[in-house]
Amino acid sequence: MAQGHRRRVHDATLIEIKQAARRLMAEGGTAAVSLRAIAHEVGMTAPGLYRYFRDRDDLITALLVDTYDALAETLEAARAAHASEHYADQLTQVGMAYRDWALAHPVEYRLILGNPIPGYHAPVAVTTPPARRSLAVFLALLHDAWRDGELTLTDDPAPELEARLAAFRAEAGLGELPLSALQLALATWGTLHGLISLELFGHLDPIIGDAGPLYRAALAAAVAPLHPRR
Amino acid sequence: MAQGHRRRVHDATLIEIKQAARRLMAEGGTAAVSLRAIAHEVGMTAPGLYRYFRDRDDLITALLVDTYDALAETLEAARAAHASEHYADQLTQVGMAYRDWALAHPVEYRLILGNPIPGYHAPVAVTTPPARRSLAVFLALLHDAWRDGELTLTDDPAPELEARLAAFRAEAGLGELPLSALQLALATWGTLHGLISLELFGHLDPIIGDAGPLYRAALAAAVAPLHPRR
DNA sequence: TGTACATCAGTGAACGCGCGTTCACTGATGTAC
DNA sequence: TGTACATCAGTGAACGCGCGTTCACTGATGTAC
Repeated sequence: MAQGHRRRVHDATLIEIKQAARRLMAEGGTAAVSLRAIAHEVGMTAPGLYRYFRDRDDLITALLVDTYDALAETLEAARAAHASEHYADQLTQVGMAYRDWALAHPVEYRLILGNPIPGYHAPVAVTTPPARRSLAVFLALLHDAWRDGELTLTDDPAPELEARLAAFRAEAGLGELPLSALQLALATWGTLHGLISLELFGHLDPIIGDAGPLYRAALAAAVAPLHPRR
Repeated sequence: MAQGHRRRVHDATLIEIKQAARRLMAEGGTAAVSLRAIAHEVGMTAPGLYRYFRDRDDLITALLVDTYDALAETLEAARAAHASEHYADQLTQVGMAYRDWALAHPVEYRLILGNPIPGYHAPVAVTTPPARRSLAVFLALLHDAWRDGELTLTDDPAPELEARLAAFRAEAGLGELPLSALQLALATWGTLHGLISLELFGHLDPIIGDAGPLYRAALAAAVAPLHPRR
């Protein structure tokens, strides 16, 4: 109990530190994430942070992992909230949740999918699993739709990709899901990410203002193979 | 002549400075672009640079504009080199040139389409026109194909986008090009940019290795409305 | 329950570093008579 | 063609700043007897 109390205080402070870092990031971009600024935000001095993180990279890694997880949990929740609807509707909801999360957390979105932080090198072993969770939501959805005979695929996968896609399918535990479904998932991810990325960096606003309708239209096209059979 | 000589030396040094900046960027990312590092690379001291640029932002703006222009010129050249082929092939070539340029100049691609440089604010009036040139290549291609009856559009544009697309069409001098063609161009841009962006930031490599086949397949799908009538 | 000890959070000073920018300056180059 | 002057490129020292990290330390908190 007493020993546990110390640990609990430690864990609470650690969470507080990460929250402060996220707050600074939201205000001033990833460049604002400095140990000194975070310490000041939390109400301590910079060296005190070394009780919680080995060094700056360690702190950034923690932020990365948390962010990957937060995005994935949002997507999982979006699907779960519409689990009784058609797969096409589920995918639409997940796709919209993806953009909504990105718009609500622009700096965090950039942190995980944009330029790397200068001087920071991610320990891929730690970073990759949570990074996969978001893609896994899309893949699981396609897998379930295929299992239930609700996925209509017209094209074959690109021949040069077959071996790689098969390896990834096995690694991701996707059974016999057609490889063209995997390719479709990756291409769709590319489209959604591309539009969001253009939007976040201000490239679409001067052209069409709100990028929402364009995104919705692209998402609708991506969802087509899942439309319920007539 | 004498006066002109001084100006010519000045201009040559200015070009040399920008080249040095680009070299440093290629080696160490945008974070490596500091006045001191550039000056050292060129063989002078940092204050000397103020003879060529008002301040750091001014230098970055110059790099941005040069980079936008270089990309646009590459795309224009790619189309020109295949001007006698079908529009579908032209678009394929331009799309491939887009990715090839990005892979050959990853840091410059990030500079114009990725995270903004910390603390830098672009003067949009200077920056927007060259930024539009690349998109204009795609739009001009679609416009010419439509004019020649080689563009088959199935969908209507998203209703919420019509007004914006019409305004942009007028601004871009695209005549009566169907609005759904504009929407198609933007969505295609999103897809290509999205895949390139995922590739450059290392998100695709652990999944499928070389992202080329995936990109080519996505590009082939985007080119479909331009396929020559049978 | 009381006391000696170990653990741990956090401090404050200091390290060396690189940053953009200013300032007064030197010396070379071109201009005007 | 020769000379006085103005222009301009570039220097070197200095400004104040913030950075990550180390170190020896203080004081509070929990542990063991």
